[in-house]
Amino acid sequence: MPELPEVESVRIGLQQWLLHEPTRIVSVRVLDPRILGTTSQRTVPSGAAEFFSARLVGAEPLSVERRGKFMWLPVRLADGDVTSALSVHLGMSGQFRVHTGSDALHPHTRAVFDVERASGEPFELRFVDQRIFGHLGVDALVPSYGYAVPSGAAHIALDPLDPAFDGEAVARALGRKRTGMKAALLDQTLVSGIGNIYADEALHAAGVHPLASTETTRISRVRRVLEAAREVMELSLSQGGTSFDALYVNVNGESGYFARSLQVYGRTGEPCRRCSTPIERLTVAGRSSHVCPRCQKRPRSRR
DNA sequence: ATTTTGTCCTGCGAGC
DNA sequence: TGCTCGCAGGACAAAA
Repeated sequence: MPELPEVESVRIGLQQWLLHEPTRIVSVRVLDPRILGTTSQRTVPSGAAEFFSARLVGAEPLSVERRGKFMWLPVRLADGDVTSALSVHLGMSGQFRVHTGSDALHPHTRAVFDVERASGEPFELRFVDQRIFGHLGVDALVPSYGYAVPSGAAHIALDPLDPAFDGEAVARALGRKRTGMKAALLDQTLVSGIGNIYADEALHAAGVHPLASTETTRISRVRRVLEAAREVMELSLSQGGTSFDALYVNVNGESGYFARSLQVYGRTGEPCRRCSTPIERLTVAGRSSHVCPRCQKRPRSRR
């Protein structure tokens, strides 16, 4: 389940492969057009795959950017246009792999980019995604929070690792919501990059219950939750590292995953690492949530 | 208008 | 053994 740290690892991996020297996309094959659809519209119009491929043929990646879990590659299209980007969302199970043409195709491969480079052999960048919650697209770049981002991500808030992230302003915005703390953290329009795992981890680190009301939680605690989110994601980044090998641009599940440092997520029944109380599981915002009942007191006014 | 719920997907493991 | 069922979850449309 890629969240911000995993996506950042993939971003760095793509940088190494695509920007270390000039590269060009010489052909694109969409094996499953559903990867071009949106989360709620997986049936794409016929011709979408051809359109997507045609736009990217001859494109040169200029950089690899990220905001929260959204990633994109500004490109110079074949006609010289530099106002578009290849948009990428890894969804639940998306990953990039680097191959040569003779390598067997993984059955979950959804798209293949044939990449030519200034020196060295060409390679294939394959987007593999078992569950097809991921997304690929070409979008116009538009302004958002002072950055140029693909139109599909313009509504996504800055993430806690962004230099321009304003924790104080975000904490105040959270306080104006009428929901639970965890639901608010998962809302990518307030603060981005936090998914189910890091929401649980940040709340535990800050001693805040997932159902705590955003209205009544003191702003100092809200700030602490945001700070904890930033810390746990930075820790994951430093641990997960960028040890991609020749095959994986980077992983999002198997090796190098950051599970070993988790304090509460997936630890139902196991002792809290801080106080030894068994971790409990509950459902919040339709997602499994993990709390230490002692470190995270349940709010009186639950939501 | 804001908040909550359901849906998209696939594979896996539990239960019968 | 082989089937069904529930679960996992990011993002967003639909419902409340």
